[in-house]
Amino acid sequence: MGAKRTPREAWIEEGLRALASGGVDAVRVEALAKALGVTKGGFYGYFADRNALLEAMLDTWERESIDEVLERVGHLDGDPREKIRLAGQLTLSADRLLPLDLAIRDWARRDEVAAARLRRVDNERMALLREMIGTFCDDPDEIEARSLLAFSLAIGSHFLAAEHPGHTHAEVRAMAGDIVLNRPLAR
Amino acid sequence: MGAKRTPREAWIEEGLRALASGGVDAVRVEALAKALGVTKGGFYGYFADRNALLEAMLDTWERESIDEVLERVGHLDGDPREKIRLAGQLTLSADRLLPLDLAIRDWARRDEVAAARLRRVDNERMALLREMIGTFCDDPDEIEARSLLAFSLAIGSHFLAAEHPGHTHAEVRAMAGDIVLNRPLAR
DNA sequence: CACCCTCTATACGGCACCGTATGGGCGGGC
DNA sequence: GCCCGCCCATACGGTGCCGTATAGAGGGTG
Repeated sequence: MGAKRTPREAWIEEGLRALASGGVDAVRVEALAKALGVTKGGFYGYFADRNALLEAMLDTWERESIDEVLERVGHLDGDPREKIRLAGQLTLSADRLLPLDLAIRDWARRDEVAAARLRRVDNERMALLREMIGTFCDDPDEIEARSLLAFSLAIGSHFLAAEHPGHTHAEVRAMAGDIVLNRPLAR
Repeated sequence: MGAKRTPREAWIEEGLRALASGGVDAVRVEALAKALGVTKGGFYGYFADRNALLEAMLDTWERESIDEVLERVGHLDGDPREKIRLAGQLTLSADRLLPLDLAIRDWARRDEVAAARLRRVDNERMALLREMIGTFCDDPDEIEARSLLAFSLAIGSHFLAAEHPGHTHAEVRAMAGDIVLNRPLAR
């Protein structure tokens, strides 16, 4: 077997890069080839068509998003809130995964295949949030609501353009996270 | 002046429809023409190019999003929380404006022109949220954090795919909204 | 070293779209 | 009823992309 000059993984990598920076419509075979410094000649040896690449990209993203993060977080024995923050940072602060995540969310709004993958990943993350929040909160409904709030904050704040006079966006985000994850409600 | 068969507004309307359902990349002159039942012949009489249409679409959206909603909400004298809910429903539950809003948010991630418009609109909405929340909350930092939480929940929950065993998404959203807008924190 | 197998370059037909040019058609003003 | 101006259909060149076909280059393998 000859050495693979531009292995299958390179196409997926480059595809994910294009997806992250330009959305799913920016994932174009010829554009990826140019970015890789080759032509599309070898592409169709790995993938039946552009759609096959998109599915392979979803496969890779799902594996990276779920397995690696859960694996790294699961083996820790720290403060649950710290684990949540770590998980959030791994999935959403990583320069690589965050833009990818946001792009896939928009993609999923119009594509049922992408939506199904996102559903699996989000369910995993939501389960993690429930578990963590459940360690310091008893009411199941409140756990669910707080989990949704934490998740919405993590994702939604990247889709907002509003400014905060006197604060940075990160500061306000931190305060909001503090309310959701640390502050009990008055009864 | 001859009767306008396909007035400028019709192109903008159709453009916004395409944007809402397919993202900014789906706004294509020839596709809009087909949707309108004409050819693109008359388009370039109204707009210099596709970019001019996109800017006009942003103009229309900004006016509709800010003016109409604020006008309708501003003249009410009800419970502040009710006003927030009404404003949210007008902007985000409307079948017309919600998909448009989400599509523009994704667009703004990659286009500075769209981002500037979104910033203006979001700042208006954020100001509304601050004002409303300020009527039952004193700490300025908490007002800011709660406003961000409410906004993130309104937007972010539409980008999440997670499921809630035993509850509908709307139910959990309502519970989360209740926490942000109604429940004081323990001190 | 020669063979083979894999990846790559090149070329092709097809399609969708952009922006421009041009002529016809249809309604309103007189 | 005639003219005029706006709107639209049609056609064109150019570009970017898809998917296919074919042949060449280059490294592993015997």
